[in-house]
Amino acid sequence: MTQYSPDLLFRALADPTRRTLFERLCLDGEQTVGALTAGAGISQPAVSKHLGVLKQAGLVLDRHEGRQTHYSAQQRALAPLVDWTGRMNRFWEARFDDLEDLLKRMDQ
Amino acid sequence: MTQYSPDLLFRALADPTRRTLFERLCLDGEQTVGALTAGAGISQPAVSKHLGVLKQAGLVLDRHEGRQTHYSAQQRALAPLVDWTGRMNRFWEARFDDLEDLLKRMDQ
DNA sequence: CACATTCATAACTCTATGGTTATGGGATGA
DNA sequence: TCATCCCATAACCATAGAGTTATGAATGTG
Repeated sequence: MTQYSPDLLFRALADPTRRTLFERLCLDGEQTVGALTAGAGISQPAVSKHLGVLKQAGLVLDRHEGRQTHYSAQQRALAPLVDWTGRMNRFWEARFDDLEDLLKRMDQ
Repeated sequence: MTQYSPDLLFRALADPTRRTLFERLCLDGEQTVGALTAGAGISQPAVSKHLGVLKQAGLVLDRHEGRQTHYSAQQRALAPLVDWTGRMNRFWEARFDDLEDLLKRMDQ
């Protein structure tokens, strides 16, 4: 059962290794665990665990084909993160707008 | 010396307590450590440490006034985070465009 | 069937970190 | 001056988590 909270997303993406894995999947598309392990600089079980965390956060999908597992990025999962940053900036804009309004009213 | 890497940002925002502090500063504006401690559910030193991490990531600014320190959100610091998510989505769009091109060419 | 390959899980270690209490330093007020 | 207040730092503890090796389950291959 995958959740899609900002908390899980931030925590999943906080680790640089995991972020790199996710980036590779975004840039180069679907890949097997073996391919991801090559060049990751860590053991295969470590990669599997990271992929598990990413999957739990909804950031990747896995597809089983024979004895290998293909992982792919689920970029839509970034939506809550974009929303969150948007909310934080909206308030900045809102306060900026308020300031503008204030200045306009003072100008009259 | 504050840095503005995505890594520091993700790590700083991965902790829910820190994220809540940052949100409060975004929503309610500048506040003292005492005000932030009230309602945080943790001790004052813990809040100070969190604020230190946020400051290190460039997410907040501090202003000393008498014996109290006022913290405020620096929303601009979220830019690298927005860029990063944008890059991840751009590649999705790019591949989507490629697919569209392919379909158009197949249609001819 | 026997063996190899691919991945996931288990069990464990070690470090990073989020929390605490104790303390100190600078500013304020009596 | 002396006591108080606000905050930061130090020292410490406990847990989370990122890595490891060992192993097993499932699949492919001789």
